[in-house]
Amino acid sequence: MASDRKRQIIEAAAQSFAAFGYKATTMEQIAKLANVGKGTIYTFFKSKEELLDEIVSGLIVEIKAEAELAMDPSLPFFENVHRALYRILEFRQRHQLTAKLLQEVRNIGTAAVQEVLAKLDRAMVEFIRQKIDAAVEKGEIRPCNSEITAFLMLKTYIALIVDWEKDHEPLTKEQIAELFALYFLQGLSK
Amino acid sequence: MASDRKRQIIEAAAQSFAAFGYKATTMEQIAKLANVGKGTIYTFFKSKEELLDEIVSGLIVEIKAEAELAMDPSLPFFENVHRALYRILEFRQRHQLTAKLLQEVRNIGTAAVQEVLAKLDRAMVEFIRQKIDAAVEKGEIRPCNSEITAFLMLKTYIALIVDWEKDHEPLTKEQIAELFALYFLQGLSK
DNA sequence: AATTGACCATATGGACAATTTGGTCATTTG
DNA sequence: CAAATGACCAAATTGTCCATATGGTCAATT
Repeated sequence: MASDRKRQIIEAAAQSFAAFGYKATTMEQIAKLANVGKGTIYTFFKSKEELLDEIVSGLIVEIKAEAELAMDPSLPFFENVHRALYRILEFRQRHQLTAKLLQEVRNIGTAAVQEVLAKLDRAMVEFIRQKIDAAVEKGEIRPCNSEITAFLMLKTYIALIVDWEKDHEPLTKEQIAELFALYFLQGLSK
Repeated sequence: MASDRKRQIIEAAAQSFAAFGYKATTMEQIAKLANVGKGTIYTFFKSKEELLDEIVSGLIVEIKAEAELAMDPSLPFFENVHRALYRILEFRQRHQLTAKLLQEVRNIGTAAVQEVLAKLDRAMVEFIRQKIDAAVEKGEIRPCNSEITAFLMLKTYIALIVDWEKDHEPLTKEQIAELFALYFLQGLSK
């Protein structure tokens, strides 16, 4: 089946990207791992970049699903956004593929990887933005520029989880939730 | 006079670092520009790194002074912090030396420059932290972890001024002040 | 005592060859 | 005949010298 071969290729590529990074993975490696000829890859993907892009698109869906799962409709908006953001950042750092891609950008700054991670971040901002819009609609929070707010929320979580650890002891999940509430909640809630 | 020679060297080095970057500047260049022998530099500075470090230390003093100047004791705390942070970020981006060093870190990631810019950021956080502590003392704002708060404020300004422009139209100074007030002020004020 | 530039070990960069790699396509295969 | 393939190619990357440049030292000089 054709779509089965495509899945094999995506699986093999994702596995190799996660283990060796994007640049260090060759199309021949992927072909071998997927048990297909190298040419076959190019019947499904225009280029190596497009293959990476499709993998990351799948990752975005996966992360959104994880974030959605972390939320609970019966809880207040801010608790849910906290859970979603924390889960997203957790995924970003712990998942082999994203962790490797982040490392690759830091260490060698591969352009294609930079692009794809920027896309991932934009998707996360958009995800949060929709939650904010819904909450505004429901009157749970004060109206605001939802895109800037979502953008700042993600930046804040990256700062608290990734950047803060460079010079200090890591903050616990609870501390982060408190800080998030202190700044954003009390700044937004009616 | 000895301190005069030292000043000459610092001046020459700062000028050359700003024009060509840290890595692309040679000690011989600096010596020529300062009208001293290369050996003389090493009677004042242990190494090229230490020379850079001392220049940046001076820069920190200069930026703090600028930030202080931007503030006005008769204005409310948050307006002053906004002015200080905005001025700091403005300096960081417009001043030749800092701009060149930031570019160098982005493009080639020179380790010594990375260190020195991290030190600059830490100094700015510390500067803001003291302002926050003073405001807490005076009862102008609610007590909080001043270091984390200062850290997040700086990160927020960098996000709004530097990162936001990568994908969007720049925000005006007034818009940034409003956003800052929306999140931080209303989250902190009694 | 302060200053200096010749000097040294090492790092850097350029030139060139060898190898690797992303991508193509004529051929094969089921 | 449509899908799959791997030999093949141009371009990029890597490896290897070697010449040069550079950070730092120190004996000679001022």
